[in-house]
Amino acid sequence: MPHDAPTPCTACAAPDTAFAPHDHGDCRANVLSRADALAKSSAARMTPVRRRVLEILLADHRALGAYDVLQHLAASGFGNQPPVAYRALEFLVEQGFAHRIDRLNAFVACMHPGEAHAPAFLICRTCRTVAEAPAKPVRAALNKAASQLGFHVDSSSIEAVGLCPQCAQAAA
Amino acid sequence: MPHDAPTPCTACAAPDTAFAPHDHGDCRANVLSRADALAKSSAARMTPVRRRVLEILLADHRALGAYDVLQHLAASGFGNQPPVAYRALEFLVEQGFAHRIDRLNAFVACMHPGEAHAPAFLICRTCRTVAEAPAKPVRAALNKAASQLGFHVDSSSIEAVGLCPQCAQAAA
DNA sequence: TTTAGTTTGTTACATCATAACAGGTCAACC
DNA sequence: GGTTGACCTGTTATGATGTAACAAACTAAA
Repeated sequence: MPHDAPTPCTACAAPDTAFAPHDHGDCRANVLSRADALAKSSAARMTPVRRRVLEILLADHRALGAYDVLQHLAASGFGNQPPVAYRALEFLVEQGFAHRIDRLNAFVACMHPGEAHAPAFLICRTCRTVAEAPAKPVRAALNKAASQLGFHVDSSSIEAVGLCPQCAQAAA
Repeated sequence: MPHDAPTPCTACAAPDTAFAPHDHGDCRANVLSRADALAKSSAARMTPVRRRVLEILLADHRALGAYDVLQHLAASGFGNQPPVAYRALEFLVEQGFAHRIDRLNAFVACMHPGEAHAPAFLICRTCRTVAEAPAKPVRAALNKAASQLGFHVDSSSIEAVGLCPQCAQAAA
């Protein structure tokens, strides 16, 4: 479980996260091909629009609004009405190839497709980079707090805004 | 620190949370008067619109969208354009008298005004009641996970959707 | 009582999201 | 091979959420 250990993610070219300098071309290609493989092995159909949306999200480690995605899609010759983007995004989220960031009303490519995880999101307020952080202990604490009130958690969003290492250094 | 101990909140008529049966008239009056007092002691001006919005939110332990609030406001003789509601809500959030629930694009009255806290929110998917849960250990875990990636957290949203005790029992 | 800051109301618009339907594509089955 | 049913894409139209900008009213302080 790469997300719950301090070891580098075995499947991703990046040493650990969006914040670490890395060859992003590799990173993108790697995630894309894993998503392709996963879609193939399940019944999910990775159609041209959907794949293109994933590519668009993978351009960098930032979250994009549905309308940003739509603009890129239209530029690639696909339909330019909102449902086109929303449906592709919905598919990617369902398949675990992308995540929705509630705080930003935006979407980010998942860096760990196929690894059944529910990460916390770290959103840099300066460069807007979004990273996924291991959230197992966080969720454990949340579930405990909830159960003390008799509440059963089905799903939870954990999103932090702050400064990434690069921007913190730049600010200092 | 009532939010971080299992003891009942000393300042609220409710034994512990939105989920526990309680005299909601007392609960509402109590919170409202505490907010009044806090506003008086700071420079914050609890104007009629703002106070009315807080009353509207305190109607029950549910989150209301800005446009829902606006409808109630208009019915009370205040302006019925969106900025009226949004500005009052912004004020209440700034003062710590209300919280925004990102997941719902909605607002809920704070049950613990003046108690400097950053709770986790527990949202019942059936009755839509929202409760505040102590989040100190949750935030500690989140900050730890973030700092392992070199990320500094400024603020975070922790929101869980699930079943409250009453609805869980009703479902069984 | 002037004055400067704040608050409210309004218009107009920006942004985010979905319902509903028509037409196209794909795969499975006879 | 053609038919069928499921799914996917594109479109129109509309709904839901949120904000910029300015004018008028109010408040507090000099």
